[in-house]
Amino acid sequence: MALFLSTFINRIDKKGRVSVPASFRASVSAQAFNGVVLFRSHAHACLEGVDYATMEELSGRLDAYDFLSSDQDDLATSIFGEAVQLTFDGDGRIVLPADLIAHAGLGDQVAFVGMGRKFQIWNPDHYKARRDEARQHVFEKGLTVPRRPDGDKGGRD
Amino acid sequence: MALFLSTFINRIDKKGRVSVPASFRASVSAQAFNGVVLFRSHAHACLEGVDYATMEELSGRLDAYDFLSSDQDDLATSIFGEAVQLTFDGDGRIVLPADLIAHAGLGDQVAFVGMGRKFQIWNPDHYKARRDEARQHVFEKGLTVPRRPDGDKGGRD
DNA sequence: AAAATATCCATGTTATACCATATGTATAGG
DNA sequence: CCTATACATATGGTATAACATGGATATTTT
Repeated sequence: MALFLSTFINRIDKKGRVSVPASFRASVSAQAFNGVVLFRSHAHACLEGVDYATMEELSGRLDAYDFLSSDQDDLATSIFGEAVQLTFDGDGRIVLPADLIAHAGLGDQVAFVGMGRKFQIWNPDHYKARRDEARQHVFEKGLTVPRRPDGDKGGRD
Repeated sequence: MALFLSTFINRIDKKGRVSVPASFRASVSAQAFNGVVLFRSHAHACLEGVDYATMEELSGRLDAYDFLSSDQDDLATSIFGEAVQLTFDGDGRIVLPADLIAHAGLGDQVAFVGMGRKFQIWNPDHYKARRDEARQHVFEKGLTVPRRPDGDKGGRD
C-alpha cells in the first residue's frame, strides 16, 4: 500500500500529540525514515503531509534548476525551509509543532485526509466546507483525471 | 537521511560558536569530513552551507564550462576561493569566522534554514522577510517543481 | 608571552522513548 | 442472532536521554 486514502478523525492532546491513522503509517512503512514530513499549505488553512521519499524526489527534481539560481532559491526556501520531519513514537504518534497547529486552526480534533501521494491535516469543521467546495468545483468545471503523461511507464504497483 | 529540512534558531556566543542543529549534523554524518562547508551567498545577506561531497559535485558541474574560460574562473573563485571548512567540536558546534558573521549581519541568534541539498544561515529577523519574499515569487511567477529530469528513473519506493 | 584555537565538562531545558489504560471492531462461540 | 472475547488501534501519563548552551582548561600559533 503506497497511497493515502480516506479520511480519519483523531484526537490531539495538550502536548500536540496525535495518532497517525494506521493505514497512513502502513503507507510509509517501507521508508528508511520512520515518520512523515509536514508543511503548511499555501492554498488552504491546512497542513500537507508526505513521506520522506517524496521530499528526496522533490530535491532531485530541483536539480533541474541551476545551482544558486534565484528560482531554485525561492522554491527551496518555500518547500524545504518550512517543512518539518516528525518521527512516530512507539505507538505511531507524532507531535505537531505549535506554529503548525496555529496555521491550520486545529482544536482538539484533527482530520487526516488521504490524497493519494500526499495527505492533508484539517480542522474537521473547516474540512467539511472544503470538501463540498472541491466537489462543487469538479462538478462545475467538469474536471477529469488526465490521461497518462508520455514518459510515464504507468506502474500499477 | 541526507536532506536539510526545516528551520532552527540557535544562539551564537561571543566567540562565534554556534550549535549546528542535530538533524543537520545527521545529514552530513555519512561524510568523511566531520563538519560543513560555508561560503557567502551572492544573492542575499546570508551564508550558504553544504557538505563536502556537494562541493565535489559542484566541481564536477563546473566542468561544463571550458577549462580556462573566464566564466569558470569567476565561479570557481567566488565559490571555492571563498569557501571555508568548519569542523564540528565534540558537541556539534562550529566557529563562524568574523567576516562571515559580518556578511550575514548576525547578532546573538542565527537561523539555520534547510534547503534540501544545502542550507542557509540567516539573521532570524532578516530571514522572515526573505521567506515571505520567496513565497511571493513562487506565487507570482507560478514557479513549480519541474517534472522528472530526463535521466531520472524516478523510483518511488 | 599573548592570542587564537581546540577540547573538555557541567547544567537546564526539551523532546521522545517507554509503559499503562481505554475504546472500538472483528471474530468466534453459545 | 446475540453475546463474549480477543485483537488492534487510539489515548493519557511518566521517566529517560538527547540537545543546546555556558563556562573552564589545554594546546597551538604568531
